[in-house]
Amino acid sequence: MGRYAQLLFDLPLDGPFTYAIGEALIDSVEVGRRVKVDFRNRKMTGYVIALTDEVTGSFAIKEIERVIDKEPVFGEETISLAQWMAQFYLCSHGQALSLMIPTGRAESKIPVLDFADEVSFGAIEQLSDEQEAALDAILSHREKMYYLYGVTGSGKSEVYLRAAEAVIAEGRSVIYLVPEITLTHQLSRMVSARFDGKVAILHSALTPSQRLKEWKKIRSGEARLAIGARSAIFAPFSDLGLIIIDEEHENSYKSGSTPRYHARQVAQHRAQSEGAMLVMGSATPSLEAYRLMTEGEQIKALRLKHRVAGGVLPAVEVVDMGYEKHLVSRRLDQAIRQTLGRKRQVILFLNRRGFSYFFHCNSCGFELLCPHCTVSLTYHKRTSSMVCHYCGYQRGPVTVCPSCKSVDVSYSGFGTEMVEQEIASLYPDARIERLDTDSAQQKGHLASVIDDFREGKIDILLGTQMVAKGLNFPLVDLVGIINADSGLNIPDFRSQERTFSLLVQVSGRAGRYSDDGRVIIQTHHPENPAIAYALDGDTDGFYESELAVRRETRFPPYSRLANLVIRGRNREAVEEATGALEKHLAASAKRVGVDVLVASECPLEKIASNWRYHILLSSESGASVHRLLHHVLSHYQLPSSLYLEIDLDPLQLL
DNA sequence: AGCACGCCGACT
DNA sequence: GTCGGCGTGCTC
Repeated sequence: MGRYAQLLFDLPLDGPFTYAIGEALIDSVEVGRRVKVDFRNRKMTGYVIALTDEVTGSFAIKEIERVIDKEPVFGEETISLAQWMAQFYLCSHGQALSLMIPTGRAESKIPVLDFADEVSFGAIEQLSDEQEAALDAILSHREKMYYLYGVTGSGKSEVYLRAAEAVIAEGRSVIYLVPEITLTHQLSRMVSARFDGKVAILHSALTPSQRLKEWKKIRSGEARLAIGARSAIFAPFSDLGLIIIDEEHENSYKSGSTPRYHARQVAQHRAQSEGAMLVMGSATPSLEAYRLMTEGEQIKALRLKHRVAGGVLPAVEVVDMGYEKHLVSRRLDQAIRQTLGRKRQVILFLNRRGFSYFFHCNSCGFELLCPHCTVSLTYHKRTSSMVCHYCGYQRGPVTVCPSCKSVDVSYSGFGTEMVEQEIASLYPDARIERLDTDSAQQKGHLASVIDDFREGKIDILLGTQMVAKGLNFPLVDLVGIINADSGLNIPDFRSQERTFSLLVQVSGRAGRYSDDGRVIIQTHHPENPAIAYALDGDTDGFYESELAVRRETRFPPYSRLANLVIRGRNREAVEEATGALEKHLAASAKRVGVDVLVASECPLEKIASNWRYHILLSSESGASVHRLLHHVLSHYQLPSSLYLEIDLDPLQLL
């Protein structure tokens, strides 16, 4: 055995490809190591997934040029997990495998995170009765999946950590998934302190070689707990006992590029096949999880209704902006002044970054679109230019309508940058900072703003989603949501769910350690269910009403969707291929119980000069969707100038 | 995916 | 007459 190696590549090709092992490398090529080879005149990294003595077929076999790893970086379990992913998400085996393997090479000497000057987290927290009950339930191992469904501040993390300690004490390992932003600070410090050297931290800012080093700690068994964002679900433990998914509803658990996997689905698969427990949690579960908790036996719900620090939930108020003239309503203005007067802090939340206005002609209705995408250009004050957020196209601002030459033009909409300017003039004595993906570009800015805010050196923190997620600031009494409607205009069956979740999550930032928490939601649609239920703090009420809508309209979680996006430079070719693919799908769809809901241009029909069409499939059974897709894709070959992307259980349909 | 090969329009 | 556009096919 072993004169030939079967290799996979990070390419959308099914493979595997056979390469010969020269005399000199016969001892160093083995399953799980990466090698360098010539593949169609290109130097490529190949993953060795098998060794053979024979070759079948007739092609000119090339030799492996070099071996990258001194020891294997993946094993048989990873190969079969990738196999499962490839068939589940309809990507190649090599693409799936390459996700699971770090790209690093040289050994890194730089420590991953330096906690040398950290204060100790020695103080043992007393668990509340609710936390105690939840922990007992989890440690009873009676169920395979648990869900900590509890308000912000109810102490979910402490329960996760205790459960992790218990599982590690039994000699098994733990994966702890968190949404990207939280990771950097509080939690990873606490976890490192508590689990000492047995932790691997898979941080987005790691260099490839640092990542490889952490990976090796996991494979060798030196690390017993791996904490990280989405891709940490692939942590190669051989004795996995527990997977924790914090903030389960977060969209960042789903990958935005092929293969578009969801860490929760991969977690369910791993937990099942490796006999591990799965513990998830959130104050606002995804509707998928909520349904499984309430309608079936699949997930055991563990409720946490009280805040551990004792603070009561904040008082939530809604302001109807239909009666207001300014960006900041009279009520919010008054609340900000009161809060600042008491030397407490304010968070202002806005769902749109930049100083973004959209150009609009009042004479002919002309809107300024990107020439490469069907998207409005937004005005950025700092660069004094009109920018496309999809492809980066830029042009100078306009003062005259390019279409009818009218000077009766205006810009509408607003972003964080503009609100910042307004706030600064309203509260000249307040110390104000802005936090969004633009301002977080500068390295260290994010961390320093967060630290300064926590220490009370900033009075008003203004930001986008970033400020809504998992950050705890003890001195915040007031949260103001500048425009709760921004997510509601998006034509998407999840817009209610997203808006509700966001409002509840942002509200949770107020008054975590006091009884004076106050939340003010500014909206033009106070009667909208997402806003009305958030106002009442009636989470179950929202879920029940939204589930009823989904059941009625047969949308997830009462159906499974697949979105196929066909794209290419030539519009006619894309349109024609979409029609042909639809015909193939429709031919078998009925028989297996799948509906073709849509086959048309995408809502954003052109991005970066690529025309985009999509076909949306729906079925009550996920297995049917799979069966149909596998069948049709093996019988229909798309013209090779076009590209097909498959999104299973899509989160958005743009 | 990437890249080479192959067939039709405007250019020194 | 060529340079180069992108549609097509293949990769051990």
